[in-house]
This record gives sequence, C-alpha cells and structure tokens, in this order.
Amino acid sequence: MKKILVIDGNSIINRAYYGMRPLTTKSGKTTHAVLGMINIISRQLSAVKPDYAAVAFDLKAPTFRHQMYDGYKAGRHATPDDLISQFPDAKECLSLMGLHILELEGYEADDIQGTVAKMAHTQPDTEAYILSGDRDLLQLIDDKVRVLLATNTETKNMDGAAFRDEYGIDSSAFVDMKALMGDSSDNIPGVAGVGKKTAQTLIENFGSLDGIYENIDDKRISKGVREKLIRDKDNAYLSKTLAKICTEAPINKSLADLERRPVDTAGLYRKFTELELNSLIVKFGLSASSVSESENVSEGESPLENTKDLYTEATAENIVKNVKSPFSMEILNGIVYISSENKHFSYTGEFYDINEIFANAEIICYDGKALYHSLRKGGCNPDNIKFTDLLMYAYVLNPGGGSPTATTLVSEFCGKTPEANTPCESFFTEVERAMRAKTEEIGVDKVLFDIEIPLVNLLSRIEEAGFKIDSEGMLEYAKALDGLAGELAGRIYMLAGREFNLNSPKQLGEVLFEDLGLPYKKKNKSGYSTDHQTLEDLRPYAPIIDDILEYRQVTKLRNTYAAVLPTLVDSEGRIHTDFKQALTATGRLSSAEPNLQNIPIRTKMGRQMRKYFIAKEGCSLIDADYSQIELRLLADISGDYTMRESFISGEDIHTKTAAAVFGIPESQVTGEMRKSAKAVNFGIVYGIGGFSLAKDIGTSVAEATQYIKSYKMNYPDIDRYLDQVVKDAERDGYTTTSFGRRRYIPEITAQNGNLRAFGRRVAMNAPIQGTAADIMKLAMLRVDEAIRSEGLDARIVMQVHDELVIEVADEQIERCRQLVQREMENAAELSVPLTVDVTVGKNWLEQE
DNA sequence: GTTTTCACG
DNA sequence: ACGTACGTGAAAACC
Repeated sequence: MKKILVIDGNSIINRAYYGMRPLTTKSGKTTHAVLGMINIISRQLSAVKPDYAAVAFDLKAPTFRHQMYDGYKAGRHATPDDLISQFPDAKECLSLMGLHILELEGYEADDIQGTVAKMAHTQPDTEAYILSGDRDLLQLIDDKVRVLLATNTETKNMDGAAFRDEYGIDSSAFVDMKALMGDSSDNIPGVAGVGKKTAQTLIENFGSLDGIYENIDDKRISKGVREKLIRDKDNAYLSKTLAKICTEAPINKSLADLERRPVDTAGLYRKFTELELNSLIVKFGLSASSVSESENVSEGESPLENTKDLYTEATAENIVKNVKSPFSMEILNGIVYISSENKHFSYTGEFYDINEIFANAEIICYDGKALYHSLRKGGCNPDNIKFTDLLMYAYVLNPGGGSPTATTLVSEFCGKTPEANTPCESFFTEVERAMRAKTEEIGVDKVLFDIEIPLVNLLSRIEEAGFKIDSEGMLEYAKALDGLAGELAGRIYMLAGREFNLNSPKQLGEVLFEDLGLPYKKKNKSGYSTDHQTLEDLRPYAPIIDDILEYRQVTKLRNTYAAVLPTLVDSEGRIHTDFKQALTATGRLSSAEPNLQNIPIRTKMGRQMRKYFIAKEGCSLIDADYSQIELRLLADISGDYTMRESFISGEDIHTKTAAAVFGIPESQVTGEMRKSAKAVNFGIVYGIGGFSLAKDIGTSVAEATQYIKSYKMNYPDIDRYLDQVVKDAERDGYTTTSFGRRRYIPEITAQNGNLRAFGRRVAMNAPIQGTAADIMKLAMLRVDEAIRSEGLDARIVMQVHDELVIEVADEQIERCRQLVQREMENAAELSVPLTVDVTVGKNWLEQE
C-alpha cells in the first residue's frame, strides 16, 4: 500500500505558534512556530511513513471562498508579524526535509489538500492521510482518505468509522450538516434557528440537504423547523457551496511529482543552526559532519572536534594524580569520563580505586542520583561531595520541559553539538556557568540550590534504603484475591450466558450493551465505555454489575500490587522505588518501577495491601502527613480572612465551608453537606466548573454552579486571588510558587478556547500544588538532617506528596516522632498553622 | 505504540 | 457551540 501524506501547513504552523511558549534566537527572531510545526510533522512522518508528501499553504491573496478559518485567520485577528516572518523558514525546512510545498493563486490550502488527497483514487493500492488541526477537513474522509486531526494533546486518526462514531453521520454528509448549522467563525450563514441537534437529526433521517428538501413535508420535520428550512433554503444551498472544499484545484502536479525526497542533512543542519533550533539537530541526528567538506562551514561555530580523540585512557593511579576538584564527570556505557581543567580521561576500573578524588570533591554532572548510586555501589562514600547536577538546573529552568539529555544541554547552552552517544562532560563547566546565570536571572536559584540539589543525595539514600515488605503475606493475599477473582468470573460468565475476556473493555461492552441490552451512555472511540462511573450507574439494572466492579477491583489489586511487589524484593526483603525528580510540571516527585505513591488506601479491601508494608525487625514505622496542606496554602497565599480564621480556630474546615456555602449554622450541617463542601474545597484549587462539580457530587449543574458562586462570595479573597493568578500568568506566561519555582503555561494565550481554559486551570493549581511540593521537599531535608545530627537509628523510606514514612528503631520512636513533627511543621512559616498528623505502627496499615 | 481503566495525592 | 478539575504510573488489550 502506497501512502500520501498531505499537510495543512497553515493550520499546523498556527497551532504551533499559539500552542507553544515563544522562543527566539539570540538576535531576537521568533522561531517556536517552526520548531513546533516540525515536531508535529516529523512525528506523523515517522508514524505514517508516506511515499508521497506535500505541505499546502494559503497564498495571501483573498479567494472567492472566504472561510474555513480555524479561529485564527481573517475576520478575527491579523496574523502576527512574528508568525508571518516564520513562514519562509518553515517552508525552507520542510523542503529540506524532503516534502513538497504547494501553493496556488486563488486557492486555499484546503483546496490543495482536497485535490491531492483525492489523487489516492486515481491510483490502485494507495491511501491518503491529511494532517490538519481543522475539523473542516473531515469532509474529505472516504474509504481511501483519512484525516490525522491534531488536537491539543494528541493526533486523532479519523477514518470513516471514527467519524461516524463521533458525529453519528457519514463523513459525506458533513458539508450538508454544516450547511444547515452554519458556522459563524467561517461566515457560513446556515439555516437560522437550526443548530447542531436539529441538523444532526435531519441528516440522520434524510441523508443530505437534497433529501431534506425533497421530503420537506415529511411528518418527522416539526412545523417550526419546516418553516425555518423553507425560509432559508437559499442560504442553506449557498452555505453548502461555501463549506465544500474544492477537490479539483489546478495544481498541475501528478502524484509522481510529489514523491518524498531524501532529507538534505547538510542543508537542514545549516538551517537549524541558523535558527538556533538545537533540539531539532539532536532529534534529526544531525551534526557538523553532515555538512560535506567542500561546502565548508564559513562562519559561526567550528565543527566539533571528535570527542573520542579527546580522552586518555587512564589508570586509577593516573586519575588520582591528575584529577583535581572541581571536575566534570559522566558515565557512558560503563566507562567513566572525567574532565578537569583541560585534561580528559576515560576510565574503566573500579570506583573504589579512585576513592580519593571523591573526598570533598566538587563535581559537575548530569543525573547526580544515578551517580550517587554508582559510587556507593562501587564502594565510595559520596556524601561529602559537592554535586552540581545539570539535570536539576534544567528542571528548575523549565519543569514542564521533560528531561533534556546532557548532549541537548550542551548544544543549547554552549552552541556546540557533540555527536550522539559520545561523552560531553568536557563542556559541563561551561554549561553550568550559562545555566547558573539563567537560574539567577529568572529567580529559580533558591529552589535549585536550597531544595533540588540537596535533595538529590537524600533521594538516592531513600531509594537505597528501600521499604521492607512481607512477601509471604502479600503472596498469600494475592492467592486469596486470585480465588475470589475466579469465583466472580464464573458468576459473571453464568449471568452473561457466555464466556469472554473479562479484561477486555471492548468485549465487556459488547456483553453488557448488546447481549444484555443494558442502556449505555458514554461511548469512546473503540466502543462502549465501561469505566467505573458508567458501571456504577448501571448497578440498579443488573446484579452482574456488582460482580464486574468487584472483579475489576480484585484483579487490579492482584495484578498491580500483590502479585508483583514480592518479585521485586532484594535479599533483605526490601523494595526500592525510583523517584523521578525532574518529571512533574508542578515540582512534585513521582515514583516509578515500582510506583509506591499509589498503594491503595481508599477502599477497605485495597487498604489491606498496606499491612504488608512493614518495618524491619526491632523497628516501627512512623507515618507523618500534612493536614490539608493545599487548602491551608490557599488560605495563606490568598490571605482570605474567613478561611484563615477557620484554620486558626482549628475547626473542621469542610464543615465550616458547608455552613458558609449553604448559609446555615454549623450544627445543622449534615454529613452529605460536608461531603459536598469538601468536594468544592478540593475542586476550587483545580479551577473547577459547575459541570464537573455536579458530576462529582451528583447534583444538577445549576445547583453545583450555585455552590461555587456561594463559595466565592464567602471567600472573596480566594476568588480575587484565583483571578489574579490567572491574570499574572496571562501576562508573564508562567506561574511561581512561594519559593520561586516556575511553571510555564503557554496554553494560557492559546487561541483555542479549550486549551486556554486548561491553561487557566493550570495557573490556579500550579502555585498551590507546587508550593506544597516545595514545603514537603524542605521538610524531607530537615527531617533527614535532624535524624543525622541527633544520631537516630531512623531513615525516611517513602514520600507520598504530603506524607512521609520513617522507619525507626523501637526504642527511639518517641524522640523520632517529635523530631519529625517538629521539622515538618516548621518547614515553612504560614499565616495559618501548618499541622502534621503523626501515627506509629508495625506496618503501614495499623497505625495509632 | 496507543487506548482504556484504575490506583494514589 | 463546546467541553468540562490538577498532578502522576501501571497493567492489559488491541492495533
């Protein structure tokens, strides 16, 4: 099968421009639209692997069909200058990537795409993919043409079936539907008074515009709608012409002309270098050597010397004699690379043999936690080393930016591009200088030097300590769960009348909604939704539902926890997580392989799992968690008088909120009301809307909206604060925590309304969640420091966002308990009490 | 590799 | 008219 990929250049570049944080070259030229566009397109190129590829652009000249505007084009905004200026660069890059650029006087990009896509029909065994963010293109879908619809977060592969699923009509009727509904943003009038619902029903019944007017007297058309249809008949047909994309534009190209060309690596390297898009150089695997000799690099950077030739293979003796602190260090494929001043060594021996150089050394590295692990494993004590971790620099500079590799940092911060898979620590000193200047410039140096960098060593020790589990107990529990799952499955198959794969949502959906004929509400792209909420709603209809819900819970517990964790223990029966310190956009840690931050607690059955998380012989577990830290921070940061008073007086905050929101005395607050108030308190930090709150607490949207309104009336400063934080984020493009940690929110200026709304919710949440994360990290450092200076036999074994678990020798429980509470409560000074609940037990479940 | 579901704060 | 709460990780099915 041959494949054609035809790309909506205008739509994609606009999406990239508005969806990303602005980026400029040193000389001030904006480049992020080019970057974003290439990222989107290259992803699809590797997914589709087209044989033919073209990118269509609009020419500026106005056309007869003045619509198809994706929200960003004429009628609303003029294209900004710094986007216009990126078009030539974008086209040049795309061309160098082997794609054909198509533009045509008097025709829009859509028409060109339609024309190229339909070429699939002139050729046997050929299909076309259209890449666009514009839903109007969906009308081109047929059996040989599909649309890759770029939305906020993903690219949806829409073929005929997917279209029918989403719209309930055939793609061929899309234009007819639009002709009825109209589209104000595209200046398509439609039929006045007919919206989506009516249009859809009409199309479902009659198939097309013609079908409707041929059956205008049909009794399925209500009187009112009939009048509207007759009155606006001309408009309807005009709208159809306006909405229809032309598929016969005179582009004067055959399919063979659009064959994908090889990538011009030398040209692309030059162009990316010019645009300072170093991440793309890395992504495309380009390097100076891709520029051929004859072409020579005239100005700018010299091509990088082959770093392999830089290094002297050194003995331990040699290293000890020549390496002086500070030095840079990197481990690649088991080889240690060290650069100090202008000397570069590679070393394949044991760490233990070069122990001396680590005493009180100053080391610049990338991913210090991994290095701590290697050094300890290799017999060195790295606790007195002063580590500087470039990964942490990168994280505080842009926590949402993923983890750039060491090579990426080198190219970003010293403009040199080492070849992939070669050591680059010889540049670390220079990189560190540049990055430190940047952290100071934007004020994230405190978070970096007071929190993240010291935390690297602590996390490495927590990971190495591990959490002891009772493997036998857990495996027994797994067995019991297994038996229960078998029983439940048997009952379910009996009730269903047949056996099927219970773990397949697809098959389960078929059984429930087709075999058993239960009423369904939600659908997802591959069938019926069978998620928890859906099943919960179905409980009254059939006893099978209870069994399915229980089966789900039981198998989840077994397959994710009980049967898995015991396979991960070391010789001491302990399991070791990997804390990702540079992953979350807010500043929290995350835990992986295994994730010990999501051990069940909310249900009775799940909670039992915690019984098998234990303290070692002669020790106990102290569990200390911050009480409502996020809500307290909201009270503190917003300065809201009422909420602060609630916390200061130490009363139950949810009951207080319920009384305030419902306008009744606290004594009259019912359990149900408190529950709703709690949901509002939680939701408000996330920028909740009435719709979601209603879903959460099971009321009407109107009622939920009223609660939110009343909440904001009662806590006016919270309302004002949330408003302000959004405004600040719109102005600055980022939010900050109380400790200066930033989160960039490019979405907040997006043209796309949903994306922008998402940005606003993120802006409301990030400072609160992020400040809580900062405080917890400081608390961990304080607790660890206090344990060590008091010489206690105790260690932190887990952190779960607002909770710390400490393993302590039985005879030191009381001292340690007080220490932990003191250090956590004093980790930050707020205008409300910061309280910590501490419990002790032999396992994670039975705590008192 | 992506989708769906579900575990946690 | 559209979509609908923030931040995560893992297992299993399915493509």
